[in-house]
Amino acid sequence: MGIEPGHDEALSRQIAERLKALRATRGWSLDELAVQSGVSRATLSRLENAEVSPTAQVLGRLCSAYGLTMTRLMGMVEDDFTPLIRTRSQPAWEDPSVGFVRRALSPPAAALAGEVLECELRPDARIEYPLPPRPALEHHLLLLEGALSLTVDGARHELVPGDCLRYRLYGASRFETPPEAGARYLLFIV
Amino acid sequence: MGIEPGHDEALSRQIAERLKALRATRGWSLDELAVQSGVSRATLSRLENAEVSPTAQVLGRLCSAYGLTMTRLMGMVEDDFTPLIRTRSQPAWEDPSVGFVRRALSPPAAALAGEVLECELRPDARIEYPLPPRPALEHHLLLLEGALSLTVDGARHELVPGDCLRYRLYGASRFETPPEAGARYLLFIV
DNA sequence: AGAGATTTTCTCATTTATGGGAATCGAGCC
DNA sequence: GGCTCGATTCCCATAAATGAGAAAATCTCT
Repeated sequence: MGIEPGHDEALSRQIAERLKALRATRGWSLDELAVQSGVSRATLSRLENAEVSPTAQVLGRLCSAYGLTMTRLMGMVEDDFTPLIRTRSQPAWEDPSVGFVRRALSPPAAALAGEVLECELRPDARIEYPLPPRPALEHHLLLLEGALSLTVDGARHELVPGDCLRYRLYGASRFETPPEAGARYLLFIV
Repeated sequence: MGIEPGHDEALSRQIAERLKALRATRGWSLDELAVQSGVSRATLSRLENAEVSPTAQVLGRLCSAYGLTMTRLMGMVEDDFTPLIRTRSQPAWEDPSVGFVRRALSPPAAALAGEVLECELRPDARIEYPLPPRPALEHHLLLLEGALSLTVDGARHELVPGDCLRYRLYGASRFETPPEAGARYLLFIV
């Protein structure tokens, strides 16, 4: 079980349609997109016709060309957005190894530019991100509780509750909490 | 532009780590996951070691096995990112006549698309906006405390703390609080 | 209609991912 | 040490995705 035949094709078809729509919106030709993304015309044609299943690699490149995060692309593929997200239905996930919990208060949706996350970090935690999913991603981070130290492009910032940090992400970043306090914060992403 | 070397590998590595963590969390062996997902042990091994880039098809099957949407998986992979500066010299604004206070947690800036407001509304208040400042303005409203009733384009929504309402403003909107409770909420505007 | 240019699809060779099975590694146990 | 059992990785054949260029389809003028 767990294997559901027919889903594969459905997924491919949905991805295909979405990619086609994305390109149509920008008015790009396959050739232009090929140059922008580094993926060949032929492949693009086959992807948009659901003749093959794209690798994560080429999906990543396409997202980069379209200025999308993979999350958002998948959101476009999978969901039609519901305006009201109730507390209990907000998807959460946890990474116990680093003491990290995040909930999507306002999950990505095709029609929306922004999304909202609530994150919790335990004391003495450290998370590192080598690169943003797409350059110039805009963040507004509001620290609700605890203490948080952020390093972005080499600049380090110590936050206390109530502080709101805005920035555009181009390079590496690091999240750290001191030994004596964790952190709970809201993240608005555009 | 658009093509950024190093992103491919970074993506693969992040997917690999996430898949590894997911399997570890459930305590499954490669064999078990292979049965659940319909993807071979060998492939699973290579994916978790970032030796190859998975097709959307196998990612779909893995998500199915883990009970995740692709969106969720990508959210896990891309996580959030890092921050940069700014703090809390948050200009406040008050309108006593309707019992309304708003503070700009993240004030508008030329380089940024979004802004963050914290608003407080006293009980039994009613505010009406005939038209948005600009059409298709995107709002993500997170109710922190109290109760709030919102009418957007004729659709009315009753919010309780923790709820998040997203919408694009084209027409009129109305904010109302019940007689017995005010409201405190965050507003993310794009 | 027709000629020319653009966009898309198709063909074929190459690269890459995938599956099955054998080999390797690791932890317990006698 | 040697043995067994489980899990993971390696090897090789197959299937699938990708790229470069040719063919086909589509569009735009006159």
